[in-house]
Amino acid sequence: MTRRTGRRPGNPDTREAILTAARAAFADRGFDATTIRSVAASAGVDPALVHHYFGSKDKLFLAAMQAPLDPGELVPRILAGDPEGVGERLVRAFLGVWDSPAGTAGVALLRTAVTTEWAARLLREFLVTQVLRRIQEHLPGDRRQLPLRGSLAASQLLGLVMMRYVIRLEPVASATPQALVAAVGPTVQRYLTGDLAGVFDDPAGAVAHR
Amino acid sequence: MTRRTGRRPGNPDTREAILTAARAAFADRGFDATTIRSVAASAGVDPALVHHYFGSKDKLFLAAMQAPLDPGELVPRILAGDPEGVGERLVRAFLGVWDSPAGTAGVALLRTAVTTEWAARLLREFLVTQVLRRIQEHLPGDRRQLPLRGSLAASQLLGLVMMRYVIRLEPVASATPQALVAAVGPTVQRYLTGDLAGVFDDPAGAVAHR
DNA sequence: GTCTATATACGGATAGAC
DNA sequence: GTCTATCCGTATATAGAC
Repeated sequence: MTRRTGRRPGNPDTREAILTAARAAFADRGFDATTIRSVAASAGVDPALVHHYFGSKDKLFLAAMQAPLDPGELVPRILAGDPEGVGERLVRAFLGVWDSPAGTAGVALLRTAVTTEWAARLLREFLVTQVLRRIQEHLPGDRRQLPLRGSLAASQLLGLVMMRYVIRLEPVASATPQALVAAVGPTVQRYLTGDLAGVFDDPAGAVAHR
Repeated sequence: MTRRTGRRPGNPDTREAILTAARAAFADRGFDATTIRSVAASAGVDPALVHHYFGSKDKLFLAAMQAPLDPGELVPRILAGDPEGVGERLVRAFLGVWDSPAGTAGVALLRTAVTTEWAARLLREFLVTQVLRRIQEHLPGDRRQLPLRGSLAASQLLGLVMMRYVIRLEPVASATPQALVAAVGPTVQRYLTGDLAGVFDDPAGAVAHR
């Protein structure tokens, strides 16, 4: 934003246009099926310009993910306050996020992570360090249970995203946020703070071994 | 299996070897990233043979999905009996299926459906006509609620599969089936037969419009 | 800073020999 | 039935002119 000395990194508008087009394309078709040519065409620039700005397709992808994917203090704000309302607040905020530019980046990362290992690692690390860890810090209860509780909640939320934004199966794909909050909120609430009878009292330790 | 008159369709063993290799490859990397050359190499045959047997890459994919993906009367058997145990029985059977050849085909279809529209349609139709519809026929309660109830249950199960077999996020990825049944069973139970307060009593109809 | 031309590589599909 | 050789399209990436 602020002017700096040294070499101009090219027209900022052009750069931003490319990033937006790339984000949309990656979200739509995933990494592999997205061609730099199509991104360039969609942004109204020459394909060579994309290389000029970002160097490679991988770097373009990472740049497109960078800005929007930053939960920052959103998660803590959701978790603070009445512990009994965490589930519904989380689902509501979650649905809101997925309808923003961050959601576009999220779909892109998800679509890519399913087929590409380095993207899967990126998604895992994002979930663990940016989301689950923050949740863990703000929840009461046995510390040792939190990883499983967190990933159970994540599994439900991930399934919701898959149904609504990726596979698009009705009627979940078109349900109102209120209906989904009422339906899924209690599930997330139970996973995070509720009574999970029979899950943790396994003889050899339910979490280990498969 | 049984001998038939007419043209021999080639060595059955070779054909089956190709299908198995293809299923594994598609499950591992999805449709696009899987090359016919690699499938052939993995099956120990010439790439041209694959074309000879299956005609095209698409037809190879469909052939690899055909056999294993057939819920048949598995679903009805799960749903029959005590309605209060449906959730746990469903999750238990579900986890069992995903560790079989059918599971390999399932992962392949899922990985592909995320990026390729015709595969997404295939997955949707499979879920609706082969799974959800059968569930609908064997459940009590308001008929009009069943589509949403079914797709909510599907969202949780899909999320579980994503976590365990695709993204592989711990500790869900390595949790024991028992622990997952205890954790997720009640969720599915509630979606299918439980009290979903606030979900269906929406003024304009919670299912429509978004 | 922007675009043309091209190097390089890969994968699906086919023709045809054996 | 099986394999060799190859056509053809497409995509990333780079070199270099303007």
